[in-house]
Amino acid sequence: MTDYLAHLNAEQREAVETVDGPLLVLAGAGTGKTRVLTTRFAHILLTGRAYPTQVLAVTFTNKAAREMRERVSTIINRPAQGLWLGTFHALSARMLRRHTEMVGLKSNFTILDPDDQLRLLKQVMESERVDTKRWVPPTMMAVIQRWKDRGLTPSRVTPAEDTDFAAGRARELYGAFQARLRSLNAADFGDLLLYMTELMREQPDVLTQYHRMFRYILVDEYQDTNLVQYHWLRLLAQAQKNICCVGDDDQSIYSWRGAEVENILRFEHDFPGAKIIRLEENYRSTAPILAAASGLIAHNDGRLGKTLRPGRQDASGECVTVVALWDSDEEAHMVGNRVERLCRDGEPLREIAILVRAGFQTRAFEERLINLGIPYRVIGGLRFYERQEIRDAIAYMRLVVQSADDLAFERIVNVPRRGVGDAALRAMHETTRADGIPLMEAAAKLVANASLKGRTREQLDALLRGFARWHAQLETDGHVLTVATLLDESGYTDMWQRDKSPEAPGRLENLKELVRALADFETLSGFLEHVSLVMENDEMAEGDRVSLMTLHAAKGLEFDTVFLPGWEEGLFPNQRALDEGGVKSLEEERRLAYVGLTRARQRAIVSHAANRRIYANWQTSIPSRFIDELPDDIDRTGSAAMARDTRTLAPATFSDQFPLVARRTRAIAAWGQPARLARVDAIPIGTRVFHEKFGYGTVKAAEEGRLDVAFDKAGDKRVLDRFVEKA
DNA sequence: AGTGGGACGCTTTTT
DNA sequence: GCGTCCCACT
Repeated sequence: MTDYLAHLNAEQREAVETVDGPLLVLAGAGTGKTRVLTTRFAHILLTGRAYPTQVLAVTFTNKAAREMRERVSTIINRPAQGLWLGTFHALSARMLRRHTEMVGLKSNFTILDPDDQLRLLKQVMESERVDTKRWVPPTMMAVIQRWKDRGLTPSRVTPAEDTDFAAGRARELYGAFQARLRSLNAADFGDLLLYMTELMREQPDVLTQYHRMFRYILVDEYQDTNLVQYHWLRLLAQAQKNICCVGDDDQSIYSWRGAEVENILRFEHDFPGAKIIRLEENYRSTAPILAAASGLIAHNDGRLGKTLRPGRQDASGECVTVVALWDSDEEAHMVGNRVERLCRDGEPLREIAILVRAGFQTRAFEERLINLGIPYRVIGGLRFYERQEIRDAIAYMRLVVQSADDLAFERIVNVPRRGVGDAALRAMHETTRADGIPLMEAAAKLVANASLKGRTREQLDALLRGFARWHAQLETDGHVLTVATLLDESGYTDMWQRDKSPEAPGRLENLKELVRALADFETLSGFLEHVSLVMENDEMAEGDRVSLMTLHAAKGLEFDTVFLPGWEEGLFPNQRALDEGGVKSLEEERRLAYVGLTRARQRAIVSHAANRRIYANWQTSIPSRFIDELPDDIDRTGSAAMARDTRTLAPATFSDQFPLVARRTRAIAAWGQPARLARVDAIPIGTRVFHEKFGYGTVKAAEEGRLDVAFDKAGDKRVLDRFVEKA
């Protein structure tokens, strides 16, 4: 029978077959948690316990949701359609659309992205006469978000919860912000969960409706849930109690954005008699990597206690390596060289990852990889839907669907330039306030009564007529053609065509891609909903490239080879985290290190540098305490060599001797790179060169490894000589 | 209305 | 060291 159960181990199988009643699966890294979840889902369907629409499956990311959908449909051998499978936010939005009037919204409400959200809050703060210099909107936003994470509506925030932010007016501002969101018929991400949870709490019949709907609930990455998500789940599960949560307390790395590991402990309390199954057999990494990871995480207190056992047949393998370097440049060299060697030995680049603590660290490696001609991708940079041109285009679309979208109007009213400046905008806002009409109508009024003059008036008039036209066209020609027309007629594509900057062609290409993506949706509103909920990160796709990303972004991924640079006190564990959260944060940093190590299948290379350039100046640091915490069977040959080197060459205290450090750095760099120095002289003035970022240009001056180049497209720039090649 | 220069500040981030 | 933001200049 049931051959989908055949390739599970005993624990996994138990987790799949324990279908009724509350179940908590504590799944260590690489122990097959996704397999358990998907097989369990399929098992519920195949044994006829529920129809596909009666299972609620929740993930944190769209990617995880997509993977789960694919794997479930593979097992049940048909397309998995009509499932309630998605992220907390997507599922909540879908539910909320059915009850909008109960929370004071219309069914076509807009979901704001973080950018609009912040702009709106800033406006609210300004109109409430808060000094936004002294009290910066992002901080206020964070306060509000933490409240929303905890399921606190403005009326539920008690005076005791108020912070001293904005002179004790934070609650009041939160209330004003929520009111403003409602008046714009908009919700932010936090609201999707907050409103839905509030509804289920306050409206028993709504809750009952969902109790009848969902027989089984599955939750992925349970350690990442925040309080409002926890309440959301508990409300939905309290009737049938068939809830299965899968998580790993050792991989909880998102407490700073409201996740509460305590939810795992609370689970047993709230669902008495809950069964707990531990998955400890790791099929991903070699024994030495597991030993290193386990040894490290053992330094954390208050764990639920899991020990990873090697489950692989070929579990013996290379030691985890620790390499000590003089400075960050040397570290980048070391990583680059090793990547090159691995590549020569036939390791695919897609199986190599460089995982850093903070985004700014990627740059050094990027430069090195460019220099070596090794293809790479940075994961988690700007996402497609966060790009300026895409956001502008989306603002236009939002206005075609809903002309009352003031935030969208503000964004594009002067993009491209239409002579609408501060004065004109202020006039519109006044009319908006006085007449209680949206900005677009206010603009129409000011055009009609000739309050606006000259070219501004003409161009604005053209824009408004445009919107009327496109709105009508949507009915007749469909959304794809309408958007294409809109982008042309509004002058938007033209704006980029006339733009001479090197990014412009890429932006036009992105716009084309956007129009292409539209075709995958039946309606424009459907597309817009998708866009706001699925800020897709498609850099993961295609190409044999080295991956560069933060440790946070690496969770859930795995690679043969993992480089873990920058293990220094202050950087990792991060000083700011330590300052803010003390021991709790230290433990979270340690879990981050654990996540990093457990991404590796075959080999992990940890490194640290004695000197690092952070922003403008050099900083000296000592190796991370996490290195000391690794168990003994680690290859530290690099460290020993470095210790000797440091003793003989470094000054007793080099923190305040920048010149000396700098000289030494150059010496090492030169020693490691003789070919590079030779090339400095090989680029005379007048040479045609090519630069990865700026394209072709002519050298105008050269000194000390730097070139002044007049680029054809990017203009005059000063660049490092090693980033150009002769054209 | 649009631009250019100086001040600032800088961990992680999904939806 | 670099990008962002705001203000002052044109």
